[in-house]
Amino acid sequence: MDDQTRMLTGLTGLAGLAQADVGDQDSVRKQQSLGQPQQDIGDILQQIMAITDESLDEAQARKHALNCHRMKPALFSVLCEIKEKTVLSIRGVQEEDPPDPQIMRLDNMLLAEGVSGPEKGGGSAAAAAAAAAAGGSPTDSSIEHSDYRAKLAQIRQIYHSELEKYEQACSEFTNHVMNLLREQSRTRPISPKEIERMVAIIHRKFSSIQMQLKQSTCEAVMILRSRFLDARRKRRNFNKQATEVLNEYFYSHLSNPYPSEEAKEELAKKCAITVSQVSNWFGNKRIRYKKNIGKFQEEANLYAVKTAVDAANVSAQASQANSPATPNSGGYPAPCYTPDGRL
DNA sequence: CGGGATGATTAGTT
DNA sequence: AACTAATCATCCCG
Repeated sequence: MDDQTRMLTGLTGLAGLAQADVGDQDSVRKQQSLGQPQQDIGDILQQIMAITDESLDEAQARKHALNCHRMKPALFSVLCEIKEKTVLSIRGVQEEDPPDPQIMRLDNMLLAEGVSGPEKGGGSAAAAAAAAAAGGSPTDSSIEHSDYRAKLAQIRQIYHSELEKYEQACSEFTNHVMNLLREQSRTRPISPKEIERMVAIIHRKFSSIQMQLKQSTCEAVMILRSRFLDARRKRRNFNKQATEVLNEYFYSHLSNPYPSEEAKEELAKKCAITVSQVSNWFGNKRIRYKKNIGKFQEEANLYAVKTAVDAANVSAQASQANSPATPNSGGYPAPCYTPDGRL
């Protein structure tokens, strides 16, 4: 505010100077008669120095007098016109305001993440969808999920309060500048159009600040996401029954442990996991089995027995050549199956 | 707590 | 697109 008043008094002072030049016949005559450039400069300097000694009341009086001058409106409009033609025409060229693709991307992400969207529902729904996509079973994810939601809500709250602060600051500043320009338009050629443009410039500046806020919010959300929703970080072992089903399939197809797409789907359904989890499991199992067959020997025997028993139970009548464990002519060595191993 | 087990991810291959 | 091999990050048991 100090700047503003200082600026205004300074300007009105200059206005007063101008008026003094026009109105004071004595000084005009003095300048004409002396004709010395040095005298002129000295005179002007004298007047400038005098401005600082003027009281505010004097200055206001001069300002008022200037405003009431009959030539003022005409002069003002002419000056505005000239200014429009020169300075503003250059600035006017870069007036286009294309929707920044980056800010659009950020907006979309914040919306998708539930940070900038409607209050509660969107966020949790998105998070739940993400959790489900990550493959977590719906029961065990709830605890960490609530933690995640709390953190997300925190980010969201910070985001909104910051945004509000920015918006308030922006409108406050805009108002301030508009008032200032309106005030100055009494003494300087400032057209409403120029004020409008100035407002646009301010908004652009503030939106770039907003973009920074959005960017950092996005970053925070991404970190939170990777911290909480990265499936690796909340890995749960499959339950015993699921592992059993998978192992059963694996060891009964040891010669070719590559389940078809349908088989994977079937296994996934049986184990209450996703198809890609089945694929992961088989990938891991194959490589780990191959790497250290000895270590898996016991397990292999166990499941070989199990499947053998199952096969015997299921096809009791046509049992001889139909055991699934028998076709073993491929990549993986057969388990060292010992029929007498503890049953 | 340390280390093996294990589910997920990733780079590279076929 | 599916697979291998290596690796990561976590689980979990002694």
